[in-house]
Amino acid sequence: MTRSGSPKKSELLKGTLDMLILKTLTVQPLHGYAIAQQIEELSDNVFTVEQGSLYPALQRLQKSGWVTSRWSESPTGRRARYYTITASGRRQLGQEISSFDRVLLAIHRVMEGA
Amino acid sequence: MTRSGSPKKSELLKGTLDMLILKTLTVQPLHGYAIAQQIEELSDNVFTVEQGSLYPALQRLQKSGWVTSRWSESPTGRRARYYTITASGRRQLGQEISSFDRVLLAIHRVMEGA
DNA sequence: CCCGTATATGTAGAACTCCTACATATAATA
DNA sequence: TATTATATGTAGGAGTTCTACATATACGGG
Repeated sequence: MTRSGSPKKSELLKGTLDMLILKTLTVQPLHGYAIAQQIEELSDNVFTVEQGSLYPALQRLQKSGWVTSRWSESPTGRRARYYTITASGRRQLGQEISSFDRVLLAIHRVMEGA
Repeated sequence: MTRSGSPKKSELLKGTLDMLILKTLTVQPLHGYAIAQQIEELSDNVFTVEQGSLYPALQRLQKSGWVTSRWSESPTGRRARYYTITASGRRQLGQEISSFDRVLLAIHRVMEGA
């Protein structure tokens, strides 16, 4: 995850990071660093999830009760905080997806001059 | 455009307002109030373009050289500032659309777990 | 063995966009 | 006459993201 010299990636669409994190956690519990990797890889490296965005986001999600966390050990043997999505988090994810789709459709209509 | 009593509309996707305004202006020059109406109507009232978002955005766009403005008279006979998109603004719009599409595709890939 | 890179978490502060709320003014309508 | 719609604008706060920094360990190459 060294930043230096890597080509400039596009910014996250503001407001979508929480949705991407929650979605990533629906598959399995993951620690923060792995979540970031997942999102970067799945997005084909369009996104970079910066630490300064990631950890505050995870704190936000936990504070809202959408994820829980526990210290554990990563596959590489280092300490890592694993996050698990809650039932409430899954509901929230569903709502965020609906809202996102709705907004996307609206943007599309404006952009098509429909 | 009275806010009181109207049903809650969803927020704009942060960062997309400039694109929507520029797109609206590709058809014809419009004054701010009309731009807001256009976006609201075209979006099927999904969006509300607040004055506190609209006018700073227009100032931003003008400062960047993507629109120009002149005082004129609206169809209702009131003074209004008409905005015209510039060649530079059209190029910017093209770039914003490309970037938006790229980000959207990336989000889609993450959400599909592709 | 040492050094750089990857792994891993976190904070501080600035930038940016958006929202709420306010202020002002005129034309049209009830 | 009073309210609503039209029309522009500012001030201040909220929220998310980014840059930059701080810390620490594991691993691989030289």
